[in-house]
Amino acid sequence: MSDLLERLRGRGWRLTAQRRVVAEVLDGDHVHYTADEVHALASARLPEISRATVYNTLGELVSLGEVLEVSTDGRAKRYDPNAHHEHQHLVCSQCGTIRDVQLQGDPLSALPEPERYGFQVSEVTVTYRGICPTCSAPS
Amino acid sequence: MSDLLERLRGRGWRLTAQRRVVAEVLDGDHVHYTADEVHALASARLPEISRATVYNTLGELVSLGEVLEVSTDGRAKRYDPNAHHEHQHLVCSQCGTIRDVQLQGDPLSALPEPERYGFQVSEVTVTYRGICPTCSAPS
DNA sequence: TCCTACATTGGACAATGTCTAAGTCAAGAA
DNA sequence: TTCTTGACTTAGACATTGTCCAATGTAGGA
Repeated sequence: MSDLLERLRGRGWRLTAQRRVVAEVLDGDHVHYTADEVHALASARLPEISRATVYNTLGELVSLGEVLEVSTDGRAKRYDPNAHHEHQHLVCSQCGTIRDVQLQGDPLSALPEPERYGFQVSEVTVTYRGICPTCSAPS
Repeated sequence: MSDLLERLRGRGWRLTAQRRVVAEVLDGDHVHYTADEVHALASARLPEISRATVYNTLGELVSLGEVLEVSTDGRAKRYDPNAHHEHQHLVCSQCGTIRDVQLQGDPLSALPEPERYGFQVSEVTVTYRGICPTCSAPS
């Protein structure tokens, strides 16, 4: 993740304690926190950090292409640091757990020409839903 | 759409002017209104209809499986009356227009077993994004 | 026609996100 | 090192979308 910070500094990003903490919170695999969760986790390390800064920083990371915004449920957006490997998402309908998944083939090829209505299609999002092993385990 | 109302009445739905108007607003192809848009359109025919009733009615239609909830942008949910034909969505990144599209093949088959993390996968949502003919037309 | 359980209403409240004005600070300049 | 300045952060007001509740109204069966 320090790679990320160095890279952004090279792009003119001013390196502040707040941004460092937000970047640290977003480090890891299968990480998909809401802005509120990021704020809570960041506050644990830097109590004065404000909600506005978390929103600003997340927005910048998204604009810079370093973090993806994911809307799986129409509630709060989630932030996914796995921005450099093409992937889709698998969501547990019960507990909301999200896994990053790699598909076979290009989902774009499933959309026939006559179904494109003249659009220049450039992006596909696929979301799988089901019950995760923990939620389907006998209580 | 009166089919729909009759069907629901058979299921014990009380038929009120408000519900009739909401159902009428949702009649048509490629219809994907937000709750607010439904409220505005319904108000044009029945000025006293309240926001709460629109939300209630939409929620009931979704529970009854007669309308689908679509979250394409992390903003307001949209309501899709095309609930009886399997389909996915194609969204204009610029103006937000949405088309219903039919895919070739089952998108579930693109998710390999090892990528399922032990989930019982039961549902797939695919959203294509691009520029619609109107938005890509020379100004 | 009358009853009553279900539906509707308006407004308060909640969750999520955006904006602004004032204060603070990172990092280049001297 | 210290200074300077424009970018960053902050608190809190505000906006949007959605939910809840108590009071009132009404569809449809008796």
